[in-house]
Amino acid sequence: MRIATWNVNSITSRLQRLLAWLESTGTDVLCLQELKCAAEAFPTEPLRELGYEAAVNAGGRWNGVAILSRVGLEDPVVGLPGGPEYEGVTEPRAVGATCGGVRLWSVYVPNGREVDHPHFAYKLRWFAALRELVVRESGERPFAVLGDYNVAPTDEDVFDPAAFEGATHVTPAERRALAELRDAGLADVVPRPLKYDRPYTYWDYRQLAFPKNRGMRIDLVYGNPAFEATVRDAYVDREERKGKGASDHAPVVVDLDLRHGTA
DNA sequence: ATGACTTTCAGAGAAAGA
Repeated sequence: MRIATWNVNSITSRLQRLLAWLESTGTDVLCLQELKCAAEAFPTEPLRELGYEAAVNAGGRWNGVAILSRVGLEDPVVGLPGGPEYEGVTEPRAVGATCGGVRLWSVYVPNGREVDHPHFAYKLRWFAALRELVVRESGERPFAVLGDYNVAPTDEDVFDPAAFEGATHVTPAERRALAELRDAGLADVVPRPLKYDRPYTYWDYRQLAFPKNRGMRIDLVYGNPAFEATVRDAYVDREERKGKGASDHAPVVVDLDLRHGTA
């Protein structure tokens, strides 16, 4: 079974690329982030024509997540249980479902903006609620949280640590939040980069960041031991970052062999 | 060969992204 996570930066702008990518890669389950569409604008029909069901958490101009599946989609949960509000609003940043026997969550962790901004404290509260979810839901069956974590786990995961001094995405507090997910039993499934030495997943649109490979690894796959045991390969599909009309994030693809896992 | 921000809502340009 092939699963993936991709921040598409607007599903309506990316729809033709998305449909083509699903067909060319044969992906069975795709976790999406940054839909940037109203719930009623989600492209349910074209996806259904390709054979995908969808669990969607969308709410307008910003954020928005979904799980697409052509191997079944059961027990959907819309929203992060116990998740915090920002300025009185519960934003659409999480959706869960069981697909092909694997319990999955698609998450879009708050950006944080600046370390002294209220959005940063919100980001840490959001991670705390995510950890609680992991403690409750991760058991014996394969379980994974995929998405845009907006944190680079180590200095190796950014093109130049000096460029991020004082910035979000690299602070000890954010990295501690990832460590707490690992303490809760999840492991970072690090993908192959396909080119260059590091598996970046995001490159800024500006200043030739992609051709210069000035990237970050912030789209992550965190899985429990039963999930890890099924992983046969993982890579960043950087080809999808190329050309006109690309998202600023590339998909992270994970191939699972559910017959040979320990689950 | 990859390409110089992009997207949304709104109807200009701010906000958000990271």
